[in-house]
Amino acid sequence: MRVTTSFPLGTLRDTPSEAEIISHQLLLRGGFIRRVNSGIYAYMPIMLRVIEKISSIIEKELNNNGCSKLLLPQLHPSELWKKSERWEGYTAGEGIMFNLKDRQGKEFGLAPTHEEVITSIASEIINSYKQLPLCFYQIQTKFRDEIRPRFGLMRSREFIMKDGYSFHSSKEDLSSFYGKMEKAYENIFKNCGLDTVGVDADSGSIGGAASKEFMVTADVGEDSILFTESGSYAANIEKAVSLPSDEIPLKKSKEVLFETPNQKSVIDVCQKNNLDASQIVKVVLFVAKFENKSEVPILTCIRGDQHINEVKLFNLINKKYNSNLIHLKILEDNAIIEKNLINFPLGYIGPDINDETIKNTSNWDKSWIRIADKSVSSLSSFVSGGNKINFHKVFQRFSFVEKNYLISDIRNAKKGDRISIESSEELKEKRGIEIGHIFQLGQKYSEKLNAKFSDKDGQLKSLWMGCYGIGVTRIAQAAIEQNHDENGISWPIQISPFEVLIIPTNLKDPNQKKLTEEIYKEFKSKKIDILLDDREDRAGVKFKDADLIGIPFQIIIGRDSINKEVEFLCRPSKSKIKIASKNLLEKFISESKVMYNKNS
RNA sequence: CGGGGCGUGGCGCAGCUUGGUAGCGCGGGUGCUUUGGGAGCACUAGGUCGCAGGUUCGAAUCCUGUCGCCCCGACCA
Repeated sequence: MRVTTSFPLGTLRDTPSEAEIISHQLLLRGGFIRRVNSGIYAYMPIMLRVIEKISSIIEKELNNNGCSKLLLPQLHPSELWKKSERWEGYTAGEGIMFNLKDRQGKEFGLAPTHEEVITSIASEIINSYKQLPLCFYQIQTKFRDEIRPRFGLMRSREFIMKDGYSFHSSKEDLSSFYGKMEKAYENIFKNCGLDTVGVDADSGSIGGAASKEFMVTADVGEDSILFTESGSYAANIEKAVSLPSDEIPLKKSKEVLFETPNQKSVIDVCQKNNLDASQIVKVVLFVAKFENKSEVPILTCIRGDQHINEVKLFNLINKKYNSNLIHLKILEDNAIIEKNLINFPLGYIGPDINDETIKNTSNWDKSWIRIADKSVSSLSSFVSGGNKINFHKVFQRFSFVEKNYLISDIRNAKKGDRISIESSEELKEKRGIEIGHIFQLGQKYSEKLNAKFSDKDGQLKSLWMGCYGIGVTRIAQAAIEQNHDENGISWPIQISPFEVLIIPTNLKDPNQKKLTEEIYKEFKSKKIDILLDDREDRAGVKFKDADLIGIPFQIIIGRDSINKEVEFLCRPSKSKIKIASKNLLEKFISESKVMYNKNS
């Protein structure tokens, strides 16, 4: 490809002000993407080449694992999503799905994911266990109406994703296939030249049993990962389980109310009364909204030095109820409190608050759902709210079980926690960018969409399913986050838009021009991915652009071309050698081979 | 959803407080010079200052509304 005739670069000298993180800035400055709207980007030719390289790495690995590529529609009829009971949650509830009506008034959604469509199709073509297992995948644009799109392609409203769905005749077969996919994912990310870690993850609204996320570690990552140094444990904070630190025993023996004027927070109460946060039971209130429109008040208790994990809480409540939980919101709005509750001193609530606090006129359920974190159930005495404004209370031998509390793990694990009673290993924390996620869905979707097959015993059974996603455009940006320097991007060669860039420093010199053409032709004839910067610009301009767009090898053609000599530069190591042009191709082949092998 | 900020040529910004009809750097075009790390000189094109009202003789500037975008928060009784 030639820059002047077929491959315009479109680099920017100044960083557009909208970009905050380095990978986003470099994507814009390098002319890889152009913003069309909030969270909506055009992928320019140079970006598309990166996307295509990542895609083909994925395809190769998945095809080797017996998966078949197809392409599904992006416009989904609402009925399909109503069958899986996700329509309400994805539109009115979370609102993540763009939805629209056609001229007949029929409702559609723009697909954020494809479980419904693929399951309904699979059920039509799969009749017998003899056809299983099967795995279909596609690489396609997904749509998600994110609350706050940000960081360029990291969280955009339109993005390219590889999504795959597997079908099995048994739980065991699903589980073994899932293991194979885990391995395939590790290969894919390694083949993209990325450092990733696999972590246990929450399966979220997709649902299902086991789930694992693949993370590129980076300070700008939106997820927190907790792990042990030895690698024995790694999990997303949403999912991570640990032992909280030991509490400091409370030395008070009388059950008394005491005054705590204007001390609404744990910190205030501790500071003014010489208490430790672990001696306090914090009461946090939520309102749960269900798909059947019912609203239920939730009362949760947790040790004062710990934090509620809303994902765990959400999943727990969801499991307990027949109707789907759509939304869980912290109760802090005074208008809502006044409308639904009576005599309710927010900030001074104790675990013994009774159900009479819920007004008869409220449309809420008339009793609190009480959930206590394991961290409080063992406390023999503690301080909590006195159910009276400006008062807290010392509790003695309070029984959460007797008060109808469900005791469960609803706590955020945090760094420094021990992972188990047997182990002294402590959790460390890092930020991560999620680039892949695999799930064992089980029969959740096949049951709802009536996707059955005949098993060996002649019985109709629901298909077992797995689902596997990779953020293709996100990989591209995460790769930059992991591979850049002060001059620009330094692509891993596997996903670089080109393998090598030729930079003639002065095309008016006939010697240079001739040599440039010779080398370009030679490389092209060997099917090497090569870009020729044939602009009649000054050398400095081309050097700057070359470093910015990050192609791993540069061939610099300059004054020495009279002696048939050029310079060969390696972008990541910045090493530069002078070499006779007749040896150049051989040198490139051996050096690029080293680079491919090093990265994968 | 809450809070903050910003909309002025392709990009980065100034001008707004104190109204007088738009400017700087980069980029684009042409010419000459230059030619190994974002060149110099000269000439040149390009903006109804987000949009809609209002105040005024006069609005980028003041007022009202509206739209859009960016950033932060979602740590908590």
